[in-house]
Amino acid sequence: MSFRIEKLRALKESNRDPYLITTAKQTHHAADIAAGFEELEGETATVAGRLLARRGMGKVSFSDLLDRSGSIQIFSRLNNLGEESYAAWQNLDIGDLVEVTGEVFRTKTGEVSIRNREWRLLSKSLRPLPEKYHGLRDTDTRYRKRYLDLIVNPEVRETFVKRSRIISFFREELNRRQYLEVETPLLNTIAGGAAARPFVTHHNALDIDLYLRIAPELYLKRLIVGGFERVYEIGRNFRNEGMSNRHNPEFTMLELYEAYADYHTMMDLTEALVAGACMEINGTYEIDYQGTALSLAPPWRRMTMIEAVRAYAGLDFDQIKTDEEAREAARGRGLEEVPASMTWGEALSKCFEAFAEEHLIQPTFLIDYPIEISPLTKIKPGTGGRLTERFEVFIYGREHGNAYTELNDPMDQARRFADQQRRREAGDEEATLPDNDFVEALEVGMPPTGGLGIGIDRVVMLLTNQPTIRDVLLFPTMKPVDKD
RNA sequence: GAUCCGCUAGCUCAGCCGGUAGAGCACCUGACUUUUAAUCAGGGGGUCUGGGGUUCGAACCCCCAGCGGAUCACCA
Repeated sequence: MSFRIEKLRALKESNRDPYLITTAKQTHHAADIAAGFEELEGETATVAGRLLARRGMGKVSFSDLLDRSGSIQIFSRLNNLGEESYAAWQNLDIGDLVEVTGEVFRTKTGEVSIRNREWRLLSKSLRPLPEKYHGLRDTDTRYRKRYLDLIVNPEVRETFVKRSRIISFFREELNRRQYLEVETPLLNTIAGGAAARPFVTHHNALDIDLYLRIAPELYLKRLIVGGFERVYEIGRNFRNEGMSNRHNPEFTMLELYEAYADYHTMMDLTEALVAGACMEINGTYEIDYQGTALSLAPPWRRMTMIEAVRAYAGLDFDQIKTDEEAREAARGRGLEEVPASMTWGEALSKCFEAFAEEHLIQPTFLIDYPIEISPLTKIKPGTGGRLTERFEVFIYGREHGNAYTELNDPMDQARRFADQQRRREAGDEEATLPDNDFVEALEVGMPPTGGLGIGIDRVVMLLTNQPTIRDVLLFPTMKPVDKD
């Protein structure tokens, strides 16, 4: 590093301070030149980017220049540049940012290259980059210094380009379907719409605590009451819970609501969005995720929670009638921690999580959830009020989305909130908080509505074959390092 | 929050039974006018994550702490 600072000092003293340069020219990008070589051969092109490698041979040298599209070889020759310019070129460091102009040609060995006729140093790199061959492996450094990871590991760049394309695809598809993109508050006075512990912050002027939202649900449904009919929001949710390879404290959700629709509509839409995004970036519905072959070709399997528990836990909740029978069955099957207060629906849900969830490898809509864990969902007719019209999408044993036929009965909603409040008082910190203004909105009248939430980070993991959520977040949450 | 594993040069990694620090890339010097992990010759570079302990002697053994990773729990 000291050599580089010395070089910078020399540049400044000779009036060639690279940091004074404000713009540069890019007539082409590396990938375009490679792709359009037939038409571009012999043409003059100007590229700009970072010097990544140099293979010097005395009076001739080869360098790789990286721009946003990829890298291209620069061929520099003493005869073409002259003594002074060539010597200065040889004096550059790996990592420096340069602009190069010259003809497009192919070298002896067939590498598409630019013959360096004229160049400028655009910015100096004072720190050495990680090794070119092995790249940067250390996960700690990769996440904390993502810029290095992006420079040195091309597959990381690709993943984040794909992430952007997936989100664009969702937007385009929803806009095409006449959905309106909206923004709702991140700072909430009541953290509602999901079962999770919130982050707390404080507003000084109002002198009140505010919560970072755990879900936009209750605001988006107010907009359905307001008459927008189709709304969506892509944004961050914050949940003050554990971290894992599938969990980051802030994560990105696509949440959408469609009036005059139900959860069947939402299943079709889920398939269209996720399978569509897969086709968009992978060109196929057949993917490999961490060694497992998955087919995202619609239609996906649809199975009720009761069916799943019957199939994978061997317990038939259609035949189990009372809470007591359900607890006995769950205990008999080996479920740990079955409190005496556990209800039929809780037992069903716990049995699903414990015995069935991990088996849902191929895309599956798991439908009809117990009412106790679905306080914002409409009851499914003919189930004695025990089940609701809710589904979650499972792929590779992981939840990727959650949808309901939305509860629009204000009286029922008030009762559900009251029930959640009792659970909270009984010690369930994650029970949904009551929101009386939301109930008032329902009293104004909400049309029958279908709603859907898709965990974008997990979809990106799936479609880009990344094993951990940190690999699809540019800056995952990290503990600070004490530098002293 | 629990358990296990890891942390050695800028990067990727060796380091045997506890005996005084290594390689490749990168960097510096030199050679080389078509290389692509260029090649060849020479050179510089370390608070072995931090603190404590055991020992004649610690990168290595023990304890505490930090950060990361995996699994589990909570959850999406």
